[in-house]
Amino acid sequence: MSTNTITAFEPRKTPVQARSTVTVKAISEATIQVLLTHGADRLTTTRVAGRAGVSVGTLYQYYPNKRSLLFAVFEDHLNKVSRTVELACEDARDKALSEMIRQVVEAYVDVKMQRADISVALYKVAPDVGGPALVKQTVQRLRKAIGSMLLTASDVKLSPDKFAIDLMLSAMAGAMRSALEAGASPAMFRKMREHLVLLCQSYMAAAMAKGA
Amino acid sequence: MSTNTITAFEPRKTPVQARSTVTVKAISEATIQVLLTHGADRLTTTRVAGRAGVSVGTLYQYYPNKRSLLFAVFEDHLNKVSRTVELACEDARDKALSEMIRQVVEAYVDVKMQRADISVALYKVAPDVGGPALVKQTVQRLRKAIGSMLLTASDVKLSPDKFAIDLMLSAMAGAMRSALEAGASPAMFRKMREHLVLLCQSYMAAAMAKGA
DNA sequence: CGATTGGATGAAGGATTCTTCAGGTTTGGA
DNA sequence: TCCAAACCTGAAGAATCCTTCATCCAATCG
Repeated sequence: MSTNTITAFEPRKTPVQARSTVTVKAISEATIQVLLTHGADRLTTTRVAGRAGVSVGTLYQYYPNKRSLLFAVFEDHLNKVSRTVELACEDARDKALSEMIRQVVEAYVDVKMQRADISVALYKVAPDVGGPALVKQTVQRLRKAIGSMLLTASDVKLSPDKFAIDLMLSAMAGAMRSALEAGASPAMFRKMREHLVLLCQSYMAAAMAKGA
Repeated sequence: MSTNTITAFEPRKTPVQARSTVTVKAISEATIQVLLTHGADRLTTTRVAGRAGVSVGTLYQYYPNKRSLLFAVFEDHLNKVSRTVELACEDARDKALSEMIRQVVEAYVDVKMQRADISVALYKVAPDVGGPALVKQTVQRLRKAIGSMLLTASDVKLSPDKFAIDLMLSAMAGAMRSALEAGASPAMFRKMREHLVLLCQSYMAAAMAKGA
């Protein structure tokens, strides 16, 4: 089960005093720093602890193992992405289909770009950190938000296909990943964004037409 | 450079006698076997050698390091994919745009499915094995094949946009990856295939119209 | 039939890193 | 003030693997 995959990374202890709250946050941020400056292979528990200004022992008091460090970072990142897209969905309610798609796609592209460095770093470690399980959760969340948004479309009245939404999401993610990993330039990204909107719009239109 | 990334994995010695040719092939196949049965983390050089029926020393005579084992497998896989898609492109020359896209997409989906197990296993190790570099090569190769095919389209006469082709490829790859990692059922894949054709067709049509 | 090159062996070296835990320090409430 | 709980420390244990190299076997050639 995906739940199992995830519980293995859950925190060991929850901070009680203010002191440890600070510590935990420091560790979490140190993880990102080390990930970005040293890369995934040179990410050791000792190094993270050092950067956080605590000892390894302390780290292990809150994180059960090394992978849980990355897992936490991954989780945060995906949450941020989810929240952003969900907001876009809220905002696009009752608009026309193509406008909805535009907002969602642009929101997604923009969040990923904002944290392009983290995104790229996470692509590398995802497989070792229960990435697929987390991604699955995220997709469910987004599917729900998008599906519910689509129901309010002003121009089309069709039950949106779960399958189509998933396909759109994975296609979008794939395209972004490719661009991010290639280190595309800002200009490139602007073009990407436009084209991705086009891609999703034309597909969704076609998919909904087909479903009818 | 990506070339550098790749040269670090190049073979150490090339087989001369028939004996060693057999050995190298055995090692390469053992790598796949171990990868599929034990998983990437439990893939050790000793284990691969054992499964191949040779000693570790022999393995290191032909492969400079552990990662080069996976690299070789990855390279083979991508070559197979490339060849298959290239053939589809040849076959689709002079046809209508939508038919071209159909053939390419279906060819891609089908090869990946044929080796679904290997595909999934490789997703996991790709980052540690110079995956991005290899993928970049593959994309170039496919972009060329597809671009040249599009020039012969019977219904549209437009210079195909490099950018659009890349986007289509990465979207396609993303969708496939997602489905493969989720362990989708055969029925699911048939639907995927259909929809992916639709997605690519509608996007390419839109992109080419826009370019004009 | 030597000699030379190719091929194979596998114990041992070497390097890393994760993770624990026994013991010291700080905090906050009674 | 005093104590129990919360926190922190970091040396050392323990487990893995990768990779080498000195040495021996097999094949090919003149």
